[in-house]
Amino acid sequence: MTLTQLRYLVAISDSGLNITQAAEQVHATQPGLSKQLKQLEDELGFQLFSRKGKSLAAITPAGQQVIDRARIILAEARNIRALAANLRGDDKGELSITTTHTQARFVLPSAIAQLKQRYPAVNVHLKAHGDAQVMGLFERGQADLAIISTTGTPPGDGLAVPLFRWRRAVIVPQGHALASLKRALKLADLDGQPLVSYESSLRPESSLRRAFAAAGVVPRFSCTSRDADLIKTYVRAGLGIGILAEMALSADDERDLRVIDGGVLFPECTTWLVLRRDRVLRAYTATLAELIAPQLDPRDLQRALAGEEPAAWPTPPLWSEIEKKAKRAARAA
Amino acid sequence: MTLTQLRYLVAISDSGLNITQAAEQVHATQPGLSKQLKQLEDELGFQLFSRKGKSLAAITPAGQQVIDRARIILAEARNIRALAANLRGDDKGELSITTTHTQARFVLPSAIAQLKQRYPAVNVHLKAHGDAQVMGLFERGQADLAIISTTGTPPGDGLAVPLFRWRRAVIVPQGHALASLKRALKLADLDGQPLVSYESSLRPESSLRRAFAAAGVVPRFSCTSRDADLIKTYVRAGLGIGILAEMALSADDERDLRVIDGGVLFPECTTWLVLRRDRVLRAYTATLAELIAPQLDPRDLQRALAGEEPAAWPTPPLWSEIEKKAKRAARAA
DNA sequence: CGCGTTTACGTCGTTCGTAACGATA
DNA sequence: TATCGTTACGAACGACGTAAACGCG
Repeated sequence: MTLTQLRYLVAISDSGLNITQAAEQVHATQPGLSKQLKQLEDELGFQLFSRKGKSLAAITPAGQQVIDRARIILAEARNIRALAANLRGDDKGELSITTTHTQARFVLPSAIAQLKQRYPAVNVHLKAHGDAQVMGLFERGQADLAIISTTGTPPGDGLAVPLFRWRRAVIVPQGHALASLKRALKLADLDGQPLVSYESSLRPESSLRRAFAAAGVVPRFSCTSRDADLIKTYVRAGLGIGILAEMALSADDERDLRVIDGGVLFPECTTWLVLRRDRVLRAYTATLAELIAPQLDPRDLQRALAGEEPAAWPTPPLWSEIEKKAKRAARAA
Repeated sequence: MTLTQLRYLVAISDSGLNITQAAEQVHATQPGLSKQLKQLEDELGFQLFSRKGKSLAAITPAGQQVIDRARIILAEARNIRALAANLRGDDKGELSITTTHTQARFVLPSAIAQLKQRYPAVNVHLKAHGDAQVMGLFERGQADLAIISTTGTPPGDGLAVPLFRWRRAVIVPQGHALASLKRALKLADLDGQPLVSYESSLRPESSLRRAFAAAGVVPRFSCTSRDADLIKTYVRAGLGIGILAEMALSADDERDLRVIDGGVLFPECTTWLVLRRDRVLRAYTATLAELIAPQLDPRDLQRALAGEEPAAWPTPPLWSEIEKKAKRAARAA
């Protein structure tokens, strides 16, 4: 058994049992993988894959067990290399982030821009998905970090660091009836109205739906999207009343949209940075965390990764505060 | 980075930084290890060990991190091999058990004898230690399983399976004043008396001490040992009143010792079989568990190892019940 | 001078890629 | 016939052991 054999093995598994394709992934030749797989099976004394003729048909149950453990081994080998790269002050590497569209579009750009300035040789891979899929991807190990929002407890079993708190905003076109409302908006005002919001709002356990349910209001979603820009577009087109994250709104939007603070209508959300506990952080990953959440003490992050997670993280600032500071800083420069 | 390099690395670490000694452990030559270590350090780009002249002086902090991860890798590689050996129906292997003297001397012999009959090629390594050290050894990965008793919750963070419940016995020589006591023994009767018991009873958090404290009795331990045979010997020699596990007593002992059931005086104990969650069990290890605890459903054990631990294990039988059954079986044969 | 490590060197085994072959749909 | 896997072969590399040199207490 060698690390190479295990690497080939999971590559084959990840390529849907296509050895030729797996060979390209690992930058080797197909006969090479074929032979190594055979050797591994010979050494272990059983079939990792069931064959149909010469082709691989399926992963055997025992094979799956081996693959699972091989993944752990390869992950730790990567960890060792990451450790070494950090120590060496190596500035190049990859960073894959899985997050929602709103974060990717409105929160991350400035942080990633700063990161790229400091680490030009780092390639950042952004994977924007729906709320529901983000943690799935993350937990399957396909991303180094996840950035995701919840209303209450941190998500999953990774190391979750609170970045900032934010509120929802209700948006209507300037001519809309609600735009000229003199009193404070109530949930009842939205009863029966066509709403435009995130796809995740359709799930019954979403905090939006629960807020409506608590108020006895039945929401009618006329249009949903994972993309905040689309939500704004459809609101502009008069398809309904938009409900989205405050981060998605800029001063520009206020020219033709009426923005109503939803902080009293809907529960406050917290955005979390989630790290895998079993993965060594490259130096630039820690830097990114600090860029997104300047209030974090870098030492707290280090300690948390070493297993000494604080009983309670400091309450993160509101997004509006962060934005204000950023604007002041921009003006000063 | 190769598995061999990592194996050599931890061997060097485990041999107290003596490469020559490590080479013997891994059945290789010293220059071989030296060279592989050098190559690994070259590849990673930093020193795993600090040197003093040519000798290795200490593990660097980064080196320690690498070694820790290397251990995980090697453990998973062993797991894969164990998986294969099970599937292959391989009957040879090693099984190291860490436990206390009482278990090793009075509980395990028959189970291990049966195991050796079924698996003659398995080498069992028993490591009998004090209560306090058993879990330490186990958690450092120096044993496949631990067998240990507690009064309440299962120990450590391994997979703890309850084997049986047992009571303490109070023993005195036949001529002793307590031997002819007509009424039930009370804790107060032991006040000020010289006691002979387990070393672990000296610790303030021991269940024995807590039972005494709850009754307002101050125990006086005239003699302690980890060895139940020694406790009996010293009781016979008149050094005091013995308090030990019922498993340690046989019919023979009742010839010259008066045995008083301590079940009402002291809380009931549970003996646990503790398995490492991160280690694949060889088939014979599961067999041993079944031999010690016949009430266990083998499928429950399998499921628990697969991560589906039952919310509550069945209440294990009393040791006295197990012993009765064993005697009946012996008579039948 | 013994102990332990490193360096040097020759041998052997292994891996890898190219090329040809075989099976399957 | 196109696709995918296996077998065959030769070249290159790497690992390992022996032997000798070096440093240190």
